[in-house]
Amino acid sequence: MELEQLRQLATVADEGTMQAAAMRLHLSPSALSRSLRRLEDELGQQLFDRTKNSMRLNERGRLALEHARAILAEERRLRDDFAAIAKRARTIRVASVAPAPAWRLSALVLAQNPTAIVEPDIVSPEEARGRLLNGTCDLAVTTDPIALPITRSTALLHEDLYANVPEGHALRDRDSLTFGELDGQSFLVYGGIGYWHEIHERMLPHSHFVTQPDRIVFLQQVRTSDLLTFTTNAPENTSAHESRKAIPITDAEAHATFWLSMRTDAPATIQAAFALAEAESERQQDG
Amino acid sequence: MELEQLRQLATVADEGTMQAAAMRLHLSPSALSRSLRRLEDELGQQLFDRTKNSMRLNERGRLALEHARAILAEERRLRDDFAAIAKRARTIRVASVAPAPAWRLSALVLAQNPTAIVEPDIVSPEEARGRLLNGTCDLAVTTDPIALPITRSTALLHEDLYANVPEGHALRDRDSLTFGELDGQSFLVYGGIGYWHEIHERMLPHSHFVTQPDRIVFLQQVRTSDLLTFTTNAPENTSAHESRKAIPITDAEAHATFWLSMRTDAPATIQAAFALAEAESERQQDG
DNA sequence: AGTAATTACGAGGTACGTAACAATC
DNA sequence: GATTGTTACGTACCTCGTAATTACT
Repeated sequence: MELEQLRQLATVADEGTMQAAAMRLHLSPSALSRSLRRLEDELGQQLFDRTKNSMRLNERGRLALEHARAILAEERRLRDDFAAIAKRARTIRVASVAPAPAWRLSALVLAQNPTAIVEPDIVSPEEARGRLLNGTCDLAVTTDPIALPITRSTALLHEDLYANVPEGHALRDRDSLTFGELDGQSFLVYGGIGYWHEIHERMLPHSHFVTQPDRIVFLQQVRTSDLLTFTTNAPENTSAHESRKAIPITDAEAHATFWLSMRTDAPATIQAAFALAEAESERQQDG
Repeated sequence: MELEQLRQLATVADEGTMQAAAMRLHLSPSALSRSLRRLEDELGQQLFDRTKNSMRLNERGRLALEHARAILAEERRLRDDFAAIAKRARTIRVASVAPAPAWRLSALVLAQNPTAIVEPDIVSPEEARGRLLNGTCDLAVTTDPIALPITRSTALLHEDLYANVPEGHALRDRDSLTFGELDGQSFLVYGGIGYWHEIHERMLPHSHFVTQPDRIVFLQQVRTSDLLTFTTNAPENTSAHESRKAIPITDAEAHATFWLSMRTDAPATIQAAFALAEAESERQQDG
């Protein structure tokens, strides 16, 4: 008895006719007919009532079908479990306080292994640290190294915040700005920026923020809106636009170094990803 | 994925080593090794931690094994169900008021189909009739025909009761006997005689009966005991013994005709068995 | 040395598709 | 006449066993 035969039984039961079942199974009717007959021979019982050009499940066929469905359902669970394991093995779960360093990490990993999946989650620093320690993420990105006996950290990305000023705006011809000068202005901001959101709230207490949670929609709005926005020097950040001018913000709070951290007992794939970031960081320092 | 591969997985898990498993599976180690590797390839995951000359299930292997066992258990249930169905199809359940007619029927059926199984049950006439009507038996044997629209009956066997007298017994030289003459004597009787038990009780109210429920033991006891016993002219009755003399009993109650009855809606195999008895009965009448 | 797992290679078996057939709607 | 299920036949593929290889105990 073979799983394929049970699948054929179930398919014939579903389709009602052998030709339709053969079609769905990518099989010739003759092959399907013989295969089902082999199953009947092995069980010692007819499973179908046949006329010369039709067939229908009989009592015993329905009993066999019941068992077959149970077996196939269990097989499906087995396959699903292993599909999930395979996906999990290719997935690097990243808890990051900001999106740009996750994008950077994703770029580094994908360049070396295009089948990998980087799954970022923008969270608070405490949450990032917590997830790394309790194993619900593989790598954490925070604004400070996580210095513990069971962790290692490396600098991943230096990000500088710019005010993104539209044409005709009063601040358009400035070469630099401070949060103090920007406070009170209205801003269009992308929602999933984590750490930077805290900075905005703290440094621009009198400003109003129009928040767009969808990155794609946000980028479209940047083109048409005449509100101030923010952008950064992160290479994956595409919010720059020719109609806008990016003016550096000079406050210390407008600059952040994001650190990548992993557990020293991480599996090889995670260690490899961390090593990529580490090597890149060293290359940056040398250059 | 094939059921055989899951069976191999389970066997390797049970045996611990591949060579032992291959032995049990009647397979060469090389074939088993390749087959399991194919399974691993299909699932995209190693199921075993291997060194060059050893292997052991790993975490994922144990998960797969769990599913495999569930699948194989369900397959076992499927096979068991169909084995039971196959056995049932070859089985003729007979509810008979006496053993000899069941033996006769069994002989008739087996002569024509050696794979058949006749499953006799000695019951009361009411029970035999009831079972035939409610479908818990296929054929009924009673001392009278069951004359209903949905039944047919045929004579199966005429049985005559004999007193089986040991050497040296006072009645040894008689040519015939009556129940009246036998009443008060002690008898060794076989337990599973159904109808005849009623006759004994009724016709020999003052006799004592030593009852042996096991047929084999009874036949051995007949040889050594000097108690009176009964025997009949049924051809399958082997309780005759050279040291004993079978003396016919002349009362009408010592003669019985057993009738075989079936339902007219019985399946073909049952109809065939009934027809055998019917043909035999007609042959007896002609001869 | 002995055992256990794995690869190379040739051979046998098995299930496939094509084609022809039979019978029903 | 179109559709459905079943056999006949030749072929391609696939898995097996034997034998050789490697490494561990």
